[in-house]
Amino acid sequence: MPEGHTLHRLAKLHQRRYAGSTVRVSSPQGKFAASFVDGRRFVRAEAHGKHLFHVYGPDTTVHVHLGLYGTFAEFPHPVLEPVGQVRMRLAGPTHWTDLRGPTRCEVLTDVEVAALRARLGPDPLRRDAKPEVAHARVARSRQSLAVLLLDQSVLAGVGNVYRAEVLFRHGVHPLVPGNEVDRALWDDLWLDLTVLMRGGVKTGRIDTVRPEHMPDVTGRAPRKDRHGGEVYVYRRTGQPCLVCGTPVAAAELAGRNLYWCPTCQPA
DNA sequence: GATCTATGTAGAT
DNA sequence: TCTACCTAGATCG
Repeated sequence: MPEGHTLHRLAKLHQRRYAGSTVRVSSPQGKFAASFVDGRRFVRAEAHGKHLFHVYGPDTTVHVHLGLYGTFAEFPHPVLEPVGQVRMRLAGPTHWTDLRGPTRCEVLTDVEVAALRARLGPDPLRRDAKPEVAHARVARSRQSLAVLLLDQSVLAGVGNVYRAEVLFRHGVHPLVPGNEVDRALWDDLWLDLTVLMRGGVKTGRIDTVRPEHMPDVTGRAPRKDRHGGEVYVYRRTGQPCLVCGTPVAAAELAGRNLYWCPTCQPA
């Protein structure tokens, strides 16, 4: 479920729950070296793209990447017996949280954290992000914009849902080559991503449909997709476009599903 | 209950 | 380009 907004939302939550407190950290499953941080003071939590960092002190940062499956679940005290495979359990003064199924959960030194972050492009959800850095990469690439938007070294945090939706909202065909994307279009896409993703951090869902295009949801079951919100094209293959009625198209590109409206996003 | 699918990435080929 | 990772909700029967 995680695109960048999920990780920023988790970082805010963990900051509120655990920052400044001494925490108990364990790995009921045994696959994480929890003893490096157990009993230490949780200094702060932050996110960059889809990466989450729990900072405990110099050269002691827990790096988490959820991958496709990873999830955090949080509960108020009392702490219960672990059920199933729990990679990391973190318990603070009022709440505890279990991490399951992440791609990464590891303790890194400051040099390792810096190296990891050096591989990431600017993140629309971070104040320090410079969109022109991402545009410089895009503008000199012949790869499609669809591929570039998912490349975390170009920009960090966009996933398959935001990719499909931001291209739709700007009427851009997914296969436009990067070197045909001028600065004005890039800035429009970037600004829209900051708005959409900040909304995602607030609500925990991905909502991209403008009010005037919102379908009549009365009498209809709530969306079952895990992103939870209303979207224009993501996973709406064959359903009518909310703007023009054309069936939404889908194709596989570089191993990921791509969705677009052939009419609203002409080649 | 079994099967399918996925908002992701690294590493092998 | 392919596969492994290995969770959980939706869908099928």
